Amino acid sequence: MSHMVYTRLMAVDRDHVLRSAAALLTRKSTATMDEVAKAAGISRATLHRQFAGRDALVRALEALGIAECEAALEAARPEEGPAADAVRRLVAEFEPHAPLLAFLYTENQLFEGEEQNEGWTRIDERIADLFRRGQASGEFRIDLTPAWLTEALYGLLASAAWAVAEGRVAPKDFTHMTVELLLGGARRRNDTSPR
Amino acid sequence: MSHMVYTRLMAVDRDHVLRSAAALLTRKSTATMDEVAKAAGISRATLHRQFAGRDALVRALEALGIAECEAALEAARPEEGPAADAVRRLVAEFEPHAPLLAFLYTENQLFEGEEQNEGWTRIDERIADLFRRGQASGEFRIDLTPAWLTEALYGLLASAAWAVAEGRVAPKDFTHMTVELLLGGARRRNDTSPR
DNA sequence: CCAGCGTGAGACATGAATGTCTCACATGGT
DNA sequence: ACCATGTGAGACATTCATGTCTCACGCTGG
Repeated sequence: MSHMVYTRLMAVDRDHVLRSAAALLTRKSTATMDEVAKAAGISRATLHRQFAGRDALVRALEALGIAECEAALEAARPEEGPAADAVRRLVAEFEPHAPLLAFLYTENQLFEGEEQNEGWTRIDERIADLFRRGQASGEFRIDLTPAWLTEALYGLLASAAWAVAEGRVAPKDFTHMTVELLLGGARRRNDTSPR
Repeated sequence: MSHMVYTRLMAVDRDHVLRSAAALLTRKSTATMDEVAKAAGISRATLHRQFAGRDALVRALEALGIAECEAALEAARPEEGPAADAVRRLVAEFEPHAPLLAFLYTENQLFEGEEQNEGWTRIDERIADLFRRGQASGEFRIDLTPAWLTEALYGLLASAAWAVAEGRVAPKDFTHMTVELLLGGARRRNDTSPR
């Protein structure tokens, strides 16, 4: 059956193309279809066969980002244990996908008129729920809204991804810097809470 | 002397155009020169007379952003008093310029090959110095590098600007949300430090 | 061995944004 | 009233990314 083989090969290629595109577009968000193709090691024609156009490519990247975020959320088990630990797990799970998220985060500003993909709304909601849970349990302060904490999480992930990309932060410090600032802030703590 | 009048008028118009462009490009970073012109209430021809091209416009916006940041730094007196208070003043001074900064922050990712304007380096350094001072005085924790705290400040300002623009955060909460997260983090504090 | 299929390379048309230019109009100063 | 200057409107050529198409090559399976 050549059909099975066809499908499987296409899936592999498609994934590889998407990841190359994500890596490139994160660095240069205005990259040409031709550049994207070259970055993926294929011709513009083939790229265009798999993704009808630039728009379709970005949509596919968005879908990939949503899927990865949902997988990360699944793996982080945000409902389990202390909320602070859940946030740590979440950031750790998000870290590998931070460059793609950084790209999508800024690209989304560009979807102006249209309503954003409902996938993001679900993800936002789950993250906000985590912060809400932490507030309800008394772990987190209540003067910062869950929506803002969610937004700040995205912003810090993007900032960290760029800072790492430009060599201003060591890659190994990514998770620590992000999660500690998000949870603890810059001020020195007087208490001796663990970790 | 018509020459004096000419110069003064141009300066006023130029400033107005820049601010309109900043407002528009913050929302839609791919806006056309024609859209920019319409947003400023002038024709494309006049816009093109004041700024040689799109590139020159962005450069001018960058210069404006740098000037405003330096003015904000000046007004915030980052070397005076407790570092935490200085950070509060700094964020408060930055707030009005946050949309423009958000635009430039993402646009800078796009200056790929070229070295960034030295103005930013100076500003970065002054902000990093503030965090360094806070660490030296024992106010701030030392496991987060000044470079990262500076980067995070930009990221949070941009996130807050977008969150406000999309109605996810109330405008009046901008400063509080940003500065509190940056300084104090999400975790509830056990100590009773002021404010 | 050959038939089918995906691919790369390139030609080509299209559309959009840009940069340049001209001309008519209004305003402001002399 | 006259002249100069800045402006708006629009025509125009140019550039560039895009989308579409064709064709030859190489592989793989029958």
